[in-house]
This record gives sequence, structure tokens and C-alpha cells, in this order.
Amino acid sequence: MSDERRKFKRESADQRKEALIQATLSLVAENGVRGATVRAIAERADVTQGLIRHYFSTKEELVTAAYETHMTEMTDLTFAMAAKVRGSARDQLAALVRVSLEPPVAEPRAVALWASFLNKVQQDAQMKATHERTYADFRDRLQDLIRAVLDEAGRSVSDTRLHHLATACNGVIDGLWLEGGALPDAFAPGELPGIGVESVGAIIGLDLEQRAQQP
Amino acid sequence: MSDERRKFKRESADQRKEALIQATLSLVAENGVRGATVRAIAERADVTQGLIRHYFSTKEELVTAAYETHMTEMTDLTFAMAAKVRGSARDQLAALVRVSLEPPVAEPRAVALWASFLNKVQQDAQMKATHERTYADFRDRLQDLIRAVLDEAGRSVSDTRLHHLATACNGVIDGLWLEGGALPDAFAPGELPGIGVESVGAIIGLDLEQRAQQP
DNA sequence: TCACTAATTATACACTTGCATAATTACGAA
DNA sequence: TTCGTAATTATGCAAGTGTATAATTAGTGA
Repeated sequence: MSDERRKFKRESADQRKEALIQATLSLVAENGVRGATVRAIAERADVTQGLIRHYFSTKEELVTAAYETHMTEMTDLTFAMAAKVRGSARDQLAALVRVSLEPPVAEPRAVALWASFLNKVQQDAQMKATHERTYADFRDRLQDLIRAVLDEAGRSVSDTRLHHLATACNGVIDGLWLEGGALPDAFAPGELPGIGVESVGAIIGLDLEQRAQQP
Repeated sequence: MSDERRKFKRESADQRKEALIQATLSLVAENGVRGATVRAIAERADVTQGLIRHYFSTKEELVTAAYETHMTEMTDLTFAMAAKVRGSARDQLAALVRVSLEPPVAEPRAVALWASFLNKVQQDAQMKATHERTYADFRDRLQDLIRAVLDEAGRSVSDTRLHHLATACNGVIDGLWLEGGALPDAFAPGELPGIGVESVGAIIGLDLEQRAQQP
């Protein structure tokens, strides 16, 4: 029998990488990219700093991986939650807007991360590509949904017009998302999703709030 | 006659402070708050680093001053440009939206600064106050303008409704401002102001594009 | 012209940073 | 059980950080 404590535990590579990435993200959210020092990351992941270099050959690599993880999680989460809604295109559009403006998508941490990474995104080509892809994905999906909603309502619009509508709706969503995260106390719970649905409805010229009534 | 070059030139306190603040802002926009080191700031302001401490007792103080300057400049600039427009409330609202979505208000540098400061804003009480005041100022002014536009059109709405409309319009403006600055190549010149005016019009239920025709 | 003073530079220090490299230790295979 | 190896820790280093303090220098008033 030994009462010696193991000095450390071995984990799988995936677990350790994920732990390091999550530690990085929480620190970036709090103090920005430069505030996420290797020592702070190691401490938060309950590991000594040397281990970081064992999994990521440089801090840059870790930060980039953390950004990819975060963006992918956000996109997947948003689409997954919105996809749970079955019903008319109109209901689905309303759900997508709502999900985008509620936690866990819309919350201070997410906005802080977005803001913290912006500098690096504008300089690093790989991160820039991720950023643009994420943006385009969301807007394309939004555009498809808007088209379906308009079809459903028997209205037809030109491609140019549809593109404008999608950009505008994306703008409202992003703007409200931003404000909700940057000024969390300025809005009542549920206020932003409500405003979002109403505004998107106004822009495309349909009332999204009136749910399809089917027992 | 002496061909000795003066080793430095004395400037007024205001000029030096302003130069240091501008150097700080450009560095913050490029590399974030932590990237704006005293040595880099000094170099960009064409000064040795010791001088910074002569005008600002700490780096924190300089950064806070730079933030205040930037936010004040942005607000003043927006309102000043919008105020140049004379005419109906509707025209003024349209002008405010346009100005907010065109350079020099809407440009990558401004968005980068906003993002870079966000972390500090959420932690530092003084900066937080500045942030909230700026936001409230803009939204209140927007709200007043919307009320005037609705009055002009012979429509009346409740205070609650007006508040919602202002928040929504502010959201579109902020969102488009953000996207224009974060993805400058994703939009054609003039595209965002157009979308902004159209969307704000849709939200409040009036066409802002049709100018008042009076010879 | 000549000090006097504040603006500016010069230098130094303690601390943090990312990265490298050596020394341990856990855990599976034999 | 023992042994090998990869995971993990321990230690060190050069460069960069903010700040403090002393040494210069420019411009002003007498």
C-alpha cells in the first residue's frame, strides 16, 4: 500500500489539447489574446507550462486552434438549436433569429472572444479565412431561409434584392448580438430576441411572430 | 553660426499629449491594447519613452485618455456630420444612418479600436461608464429623431414601442457598422448605407429613401 | 548674455514573456 | 515484475515589459 500521491496524471492527447484550448479561450475572453500567457493557460489547465509546447509547437498555433474551435462551436451550436424546430419556413427563420440572440450564443463571453480575436483575424491569413467562411455560412443559410419564407408567402424577389435582405437581416442580428453581449444589463431578458424577430420580419415585410396555429 | 542640430524640440503640453494619444490609438488599432507598449508609443510619437511618464503617470492613464478621446471624437463626428443636413426629420434620420455607415465613422480602424478596448471596458469602471454613456447618447438621439419622423408622418406610438424601435434601429446600424469594418471587402461602396437606410425605414414602417421634393 | 526651470533624454531595474532543454515520472508491454 | 518510452515537470535563458530616477537640454525672463 502506498499513500504517495501521484504527481501527475496522464491524459489522452485529445483531452489535454481540449483542456488547453478551453483554458486559452477563457483567458482570451477575460484578458485578450496577449493576456493569455502560456503560464496563465498552463495554470488554468492545471498543468505546467512546458506541457503546452509538447502539444502545440508554438503559442500562435494554440491560439489559432482555440479560435477555430470557438468559431466552429458557435456555428454548430446555432444551427443545431435552430434545426430542432420543425414547421414552416417562417417558424424556422424566427427560431434561428431567436437562438442567435439568446444564451449560449449571445452572451458577454462570446462577444468578448470575438472582439479579442479581431486583431489577429485581420492579420493572420488562416484566421481571416475562418472568419470569412463563418460569416458567409451564416448569411447563406439566412438567405436560403428568407427565400423559403418568401416563397411560402407567395412572394418573389430578385436575387439582388434577396441578397440585400439577407445582408440587412444579418446586420440586425449581429448588431443585437453585439449589444446584448457588450451591454448585458441594458436589456431585459428576452427583449433582444423579441426585437430581433420583429425587425427581421419588418425588413422582409412579413410578421414572423404570428405562429402557425395547428393543434 | 552653428550647424548643430537641436536634439529635441519642446512642444506644448496639449500637443504632446495629443500626439501620444494618437500614437497610442494607432497602435491599439493595429495590435490591441497590450500591443501598444510604451516603447512603441514613444517611437511612433517620435519621442523617448521616459517622456510618456512625464505626461501620464501610468500607462493605464494614457490608455484611458486615448479611449475617451476616441469615443468622444466618434460621437462628435457622427453628430456633426448629421447635423449639417437641414430638412425634414425624415431626411435627418436618413442622414444620420448614412453618416454612421460611411467613412470616417464606419471603417476598419474604428471597429478595430472598439474591439481592442472592449476587454478593458468591461473591467475598468471609468471606461465602462464612458462606453454606456456613448451608447445611451446615440440611442436617445436616434429615438428622438424617430419620434419626430413618426410625428411628421402623422403616426403615434407608445413610449414602449418607440423604445423598441430605437433599439432595433440602433441594432441594425451597429451591426452594419461592425460588418463593414470587420469585412471591408465584403461590401460594395455605398452598399451598407443603402441597406441601413432601407432597413431602418422598414423597421419604423416608412420609406426613408424618397426625399422630400421641394424646389 | 546668463542662469533657471521644465521638457526631454538616458540609463537602470525588477519582473514577465515565449521558448528551449534537461530531468523526472506514469503507465502499458513484455 | 521490470523496463522502455512518451507524457509531464523542472529549470534556465534571452528578449521585452512598465516604471523609476538621474542626467541633459531647450527655451524663457532678467
